[in-house]
Parts: sequence; structure tokens; C-alpha cells
Amino acid sequence: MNQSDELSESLEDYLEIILQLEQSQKVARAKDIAERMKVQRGSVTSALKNLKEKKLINYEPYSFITLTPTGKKLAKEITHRHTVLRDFLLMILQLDEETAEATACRMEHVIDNKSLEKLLLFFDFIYNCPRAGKDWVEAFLDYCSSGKLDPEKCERCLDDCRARHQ
Amino acid sequence: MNQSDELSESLEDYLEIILQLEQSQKVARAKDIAERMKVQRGSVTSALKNLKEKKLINYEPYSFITLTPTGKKLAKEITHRHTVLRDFLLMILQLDEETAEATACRMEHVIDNKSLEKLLLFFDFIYNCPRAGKDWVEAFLDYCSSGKLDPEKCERCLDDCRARHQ
DNA sequence: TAATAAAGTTAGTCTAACAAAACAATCTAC
DNA sequence: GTAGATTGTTTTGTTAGACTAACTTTATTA
Repeated sequence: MNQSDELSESLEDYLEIILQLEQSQKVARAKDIAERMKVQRGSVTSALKNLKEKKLINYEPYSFITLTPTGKKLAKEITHRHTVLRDFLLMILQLDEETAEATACRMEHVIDNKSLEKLLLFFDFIYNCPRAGKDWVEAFLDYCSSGKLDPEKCERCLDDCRARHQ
Repeated sequence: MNQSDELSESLEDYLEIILQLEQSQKVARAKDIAERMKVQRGSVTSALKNLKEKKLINYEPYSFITLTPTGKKLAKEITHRHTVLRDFLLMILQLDEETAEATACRMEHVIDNKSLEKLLLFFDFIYNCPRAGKDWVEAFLDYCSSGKLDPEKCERCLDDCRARHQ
């Protein structure tokens, strides 16, 4: 048991998965958790005991598993971090689904609230600022594939931007 | 020992710190490593044995510690990840030094090459695209503090952008 | 409803990472 | 050049998280 109330990355993953299962099939079963976590069933039991002790899930041996209010709140926070990161990786950096998902999965455990908040703001800023916007994001993808800025393209891009906001 | 050649986060940190010490005082001493890693000296010895076994450092009991070529290459890669992340957090998201540094320290162990590459490209794109650039980044900071886009400010911002690139 | 399969638990083992404390080597300074 | 301080190592112990295998409970089905 961790003396502080900090959850380990592993326990955060368990919580997140339990929330997913709760939402998709009302109740989380140890077998499904094991599958999604890619661990043995025995490992799940220990994790569940641990989470119960932290009052994050309702759990008795052989019973179904549900999140407590605190657990649900936490699980939603973790999911939120995941979502923000994945959206940024997917829609701004325009990484492929697989990479975005996998990277978000790992980053969600290490990003702090301040950074997350800023990232979210930046995302919104990009989509709302007249100088940026959807077409600007697309221009980035073009920059990625060509590796350089083409002055002619930039000229046209600027004109379009101008035209859209006069 | 890890069967794959993947380094644990902890060992990555050791490598990074050894590189720093090598650069700042020619040679890394166990005591300094312990200090920077915030661990006991005894823990350092074990880590050093581990890194030696992986052929990443030159190390004999009571000797000085230096990186092998492989070790140096790896240490520089880790440092590179750190730098790219810190720069993004600091200069784009405009987080404070502390947060940027701490977040980069944790993210450097989980970001993959694809995502890092894109992040770096994005950074360059922002500073080179005529529609973005330094003043656009500053406009983001303004958006962060005011929490909204002010149509008048946007108008002026667009004009400035136009003026700069006709 | 009894046999079997599936799901869950328990107990024991392993590894990584660290700490604490005893011990050994090396350095420093008289 | 030796005493004491500093630095490095070793040993022992802890914790978290996983694994395996044996076992128990629950569910299914014939």
C-alpha cells in the first residue's frame, strides 16, 4: 500500500478499464479486466483488493465490481487526460490512430494538471484563432510530408486566410 | 536483467545524469549521481553494475564512471527527447520553467520516436509558418490569461500578420 | 441435478528499485 | 604516514507488481 493517495500507473490503468467495462456492460468482470490489462487473472485479484482498500471500488470475493463515487471521479479524470492527449496527438500532430492511442496511454500517467490544462487551451486556440484553424492544421500535415515551407503555397494559404476573415 | 534491450525509466535517468556529470566535470562520481537521483549511494552501485552489464558504462569498483560509445549515444537520445519536450512545454505552451522541466522529465521516458519527431516538426512549423510565428505564440498566452478570443484583438492581429507578409 | 467448464482466488515465487546500516577503500591534512 | 572524513560497496530487508499452479466457487448444460 502506498502511504500517499497517489495511484500507481498500473492502478490507474485498472480504474480506467473498470470504468470502460462498467459503461459498456454495466459491470466489470475480473476476466475482462485481465484481458484488457494483458495480465493473468491472479494479478487482477490483488489489484482489486488494493483498489478496494483505497475505497475506489466496491468489491467482495466472487462479486461483481463497480466503482465507488471517488473511484468513478478518479477514473474519469484519468480518462480525461487520456482523451485530451489522444486528441492532440491525433488531430493536431496528426499521428496515426495506433501511435496516438499508445502514446496517450503512457502519457496520461505522467502529465500534470497544469500542462494538461494548457494543452487543452492550445487545442482550442488552434481551432478558434482566425490565423490558425482547420486549414492551418492541414498545412502542417503538408509541411510534414514535404519537409519544407513552399513560398508559393504559403502565399496562397495567407490569401485564403485573409479572404476568410475580412 | 531485462531480456530485451529496453532500459527502465530509472536506468534512463541514470544514463542521462551520468552524461551531464561527464560533461560538467569530466567524470561521474557515485555520490553525485546519488544526489541527483535522490537515492542512497547503495542504490547507485546496483544501478551501475546493471548499466555495466548492459555495456553502457565503463565501471569497476572504486573507479570513475564513463559512458561507453553505446551508452553515450543512448544518453544523448534521452537528453534529446527531454529537450524537445521541454522546449515545447516552455516555448509553445508557455508553462513555467519548473512545470516544463518536471513534465519533460517524466514524458521523456514514455514518448515514442514518431510522436517526438512530429512534435519537433510542429515546433518548427509554428516558428516558420507565416500564419503563425512568435507573435501568434504570444497571442496564445493572451488567450490563456483572458480565456477568450477578443474579436478586436483578432482583427489587429490579422492585420499585423497581413502587413508582415505582403 | 450432477458433471464439467469457466471464472475467481490463494499461496508462493520472482524481479526491480530502493533504503538502512555495516563495512571497506580512498583521500586529505596535519 | 597515519587518523579521520569522505566516498563507495555489501548485505539485508521492504514494497509493488507481476507470474504460475493449485484450488474453490459459480455457471452451464446434458
